[in-house]
Amino acid sequence: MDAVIDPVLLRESPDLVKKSQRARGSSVELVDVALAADTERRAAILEFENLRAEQNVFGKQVAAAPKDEKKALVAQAQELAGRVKAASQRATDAENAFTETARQIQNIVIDGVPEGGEENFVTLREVGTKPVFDFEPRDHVELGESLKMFDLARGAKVSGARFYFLTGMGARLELALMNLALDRALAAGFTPLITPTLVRPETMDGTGFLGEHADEVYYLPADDLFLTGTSEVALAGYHMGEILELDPTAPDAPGLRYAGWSTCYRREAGSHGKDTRGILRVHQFNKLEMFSYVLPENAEKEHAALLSYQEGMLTDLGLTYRVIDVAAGDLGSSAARKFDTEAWVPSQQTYRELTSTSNCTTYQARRLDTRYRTESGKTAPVATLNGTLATTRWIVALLETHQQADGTVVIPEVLRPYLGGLELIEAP
RNA sequence: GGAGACGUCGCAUAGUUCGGCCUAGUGCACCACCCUGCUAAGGUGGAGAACCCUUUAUUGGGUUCCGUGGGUUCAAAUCCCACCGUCUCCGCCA
Repeated sequence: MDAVIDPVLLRESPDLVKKSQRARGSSVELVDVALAADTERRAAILEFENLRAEQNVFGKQVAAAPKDEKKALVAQAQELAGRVKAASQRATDAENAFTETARQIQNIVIDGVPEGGEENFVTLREVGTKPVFDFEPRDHVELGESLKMFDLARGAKVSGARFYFLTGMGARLELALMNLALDRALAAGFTPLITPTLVRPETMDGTGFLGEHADEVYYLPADDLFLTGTSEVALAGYHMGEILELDPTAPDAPGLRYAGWSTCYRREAGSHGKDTRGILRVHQFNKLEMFSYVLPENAEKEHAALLSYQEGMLTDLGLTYRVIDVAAGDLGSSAARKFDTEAWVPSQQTYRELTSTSNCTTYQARRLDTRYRTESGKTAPVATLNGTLATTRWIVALLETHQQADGTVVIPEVLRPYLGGLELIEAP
């Protein structure tokens, strides 16, 4: 019913699906298993439907029959009903078996995505020059604590490891960053949404976040609700089960664009001992997320647009970064292509991820049953895309990049209007 | 937290008492055509979603869908159960 890859594509072009699975390093045999399950499912459905048609006709005869004949007819109908029930059960089972298998097949990777795993990404470009300091640069923790921008010790006291308080200029900088991002999203035609961060299991599962990353998710058993790790969950669920009004005759139409602001919660279950210092990897942070619903043929164009908004932010904030084309094996099951931007972090002498943008083509929408009407009036799944426009983590790169010998930090010009014109962060 | 009412194929409604004539009727909106020298009104027809079979086809046929999922029955929009949601009243907290 709600299989995630296109069942017609699976049936008609199994080789394409296999090629994609191979590029990801995922199971190729799964495709054949799904094909067999599909054949079985269709046979079972056909059998059931034929029997049901027979039963429907028979039922009318029973209803219309004179009283004295009714008894004999009912006896016959009982026997038929038994067979219908069994066939119905077989059809349901076959349907479920197919869905379960088909759901394991991941989205078809777009041509050009590098094959292989996490380390096989391709760097598309490096932008900006890595800052050179004529003094010993401090890391973001030293800077943040001396400038009283965050309080890690008290965060741990109150909530535990990987929690923190943003304080003073830290709190203000975060709000400024989010507002800058929001203004840019507005200018690009995104509708701002402040989303729920607690969602029902159906929503969590429907958006695919209970799959491979289930142990990353906070769960509240008393209320059977999940805390979302990104507003993407709510943004994707927003139009669940709807037929959207996207005009297929206006190919340049931008589609529906939403900018979701929310706090994000992550268990970081698999990352013990990793990035334990500072606010780089935390259980709770804020994020402004872009989310687009577009015609499938416009998806790649939209993907490029989302990336350009991200790069616009990074450039204007004076950050040095690179853009990578994430390899097939590191995509996540919904994405057909993913670009990450990574900012240069001087204290680590390495690039760290600041944004990510995924083109989920029609994969996520098929699961969420979000559709549009084609020119012929038929319904078809839309394409969905998402991308980060700002997060708390950006503060790390901002502080380290714009620090000065005296321990102060220069505020990038684009942020100043959001900070009452302030140009410099100094210790209070 | 307590009590109650409700959920019908875009919207609004009929149908649920007493299961079979529901192939879910009607109005509005929508589309095509007709008529009226514009507009409004009127007339005729069309028109929901998913899946399966068939087809060169957007062809023809079938099955399912009355919030969701189960159950009873030869037969369920209609009876039973659970869940989800909406609304009203009371209580409690902001």
